[in-house]
Amino acid sequence: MCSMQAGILHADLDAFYASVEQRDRPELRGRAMAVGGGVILAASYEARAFGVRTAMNIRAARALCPHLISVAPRMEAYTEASRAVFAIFDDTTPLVEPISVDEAFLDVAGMRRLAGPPDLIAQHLRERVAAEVGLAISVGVARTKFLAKVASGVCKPDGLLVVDPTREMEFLHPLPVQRLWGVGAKTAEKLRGYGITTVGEVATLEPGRLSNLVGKAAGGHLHALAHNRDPRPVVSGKRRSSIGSQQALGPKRRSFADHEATLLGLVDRVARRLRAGERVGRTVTLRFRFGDFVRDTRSHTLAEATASTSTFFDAAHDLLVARKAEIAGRGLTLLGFTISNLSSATAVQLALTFDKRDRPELDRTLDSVRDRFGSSSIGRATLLGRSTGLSVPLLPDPGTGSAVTGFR
DNA sequence: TCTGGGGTCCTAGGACCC
DNA sequence: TCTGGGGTCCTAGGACCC
Repeated sequence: MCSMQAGILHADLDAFYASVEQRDRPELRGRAMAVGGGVILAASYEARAFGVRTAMNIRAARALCPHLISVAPRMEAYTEASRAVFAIFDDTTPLVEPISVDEAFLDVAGMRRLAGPPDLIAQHLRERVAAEVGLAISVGVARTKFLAKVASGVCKPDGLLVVDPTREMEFLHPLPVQRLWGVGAKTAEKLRGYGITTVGEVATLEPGRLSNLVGKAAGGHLHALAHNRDPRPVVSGKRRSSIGSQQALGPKRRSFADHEATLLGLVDRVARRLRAGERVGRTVTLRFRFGDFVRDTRSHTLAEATASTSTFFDAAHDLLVARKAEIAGRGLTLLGFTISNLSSATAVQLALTFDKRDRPELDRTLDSVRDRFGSSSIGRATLLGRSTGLSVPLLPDPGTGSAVTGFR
């Protein structure tokens, strides 16, 4: 078997929230409808035909589509549907990389003997999701993650598109630049200024020139994607790296005490989710959006990771108080709280410092650590600087979770 | 299009360390 | 005492995605 095989699937549920509502409420089927209160979270394809889009305010949406039906979101129903679909993904291949609630990459290259070629696996996946969960899912199949994602986007809704590895450029190059991952409104506008509107045109640019236009990393990235160079593997078992919550406050002026109460609610929500996931975090970020809709952030990193509501609140409150006068002057229309720098709640970091001549003592110490926490506990050992010491972060048994400090 | 809520990744300067 | 190279962490901000 040659290596030029299309073995990566990108599976993406169509108009996810809206489709769940149409599934559960037959009277909504075939109708222009949307999920959301003040703002559209998801629009059915019937509504999209009128120009209704995600993030559009409901009044603007009604101006485009007067008979639009809007329904309140039911997050539990979407979470449940997502779980059911991911169970089918996991049943399809062990290599599943979630991207969001409604999409994932699946590597099925190694499943040929068991389950057949990728296009057949993709078709079975679509049939199972339709039959068992009652939702339409589009699947792109290609040799790289990037191209699989482009393919699923192009074949929506309820489509299946396999990109033949011998005809990749034929497929890719006529597409608009916005299809490239990382090209949004700003970058597309910038490129348009230089007469570049298609992926093919990006591909002909020198990498150096592209980097001058959009920045070093983005330039290299775009150049690679335009040539379908995307070596990233499908990685399962990834964990979230930040958790946050935010609240829009509307145009009404509020007292500082109101903002403090809002903050407490946000911190409590995030800290609960953190504890439920058995995780701790160190960096507290406050997100502001002022009366003029200008956004800003302030962050603070704690000395130690925690999941304590009061510790988070104290740190976040300091950041809020520091901007009290500014908030009073400009008004605040959104407050957000995010905790990042996450680690497992049971992780223990143990720093060992040894004289480089005393290797036997180091080995004895590592043995005792293995005895106490198990051989899988030592995650990584790195030489520091000019071989002056060793730093050994470890993960003990999830059961013990005890912190070991001052070990020497 | 008068503006949600959840995330990710990258850049760049400064502090600090060896 | 001065200077340089190499590295990490922190903070702020920008762009992007679903």
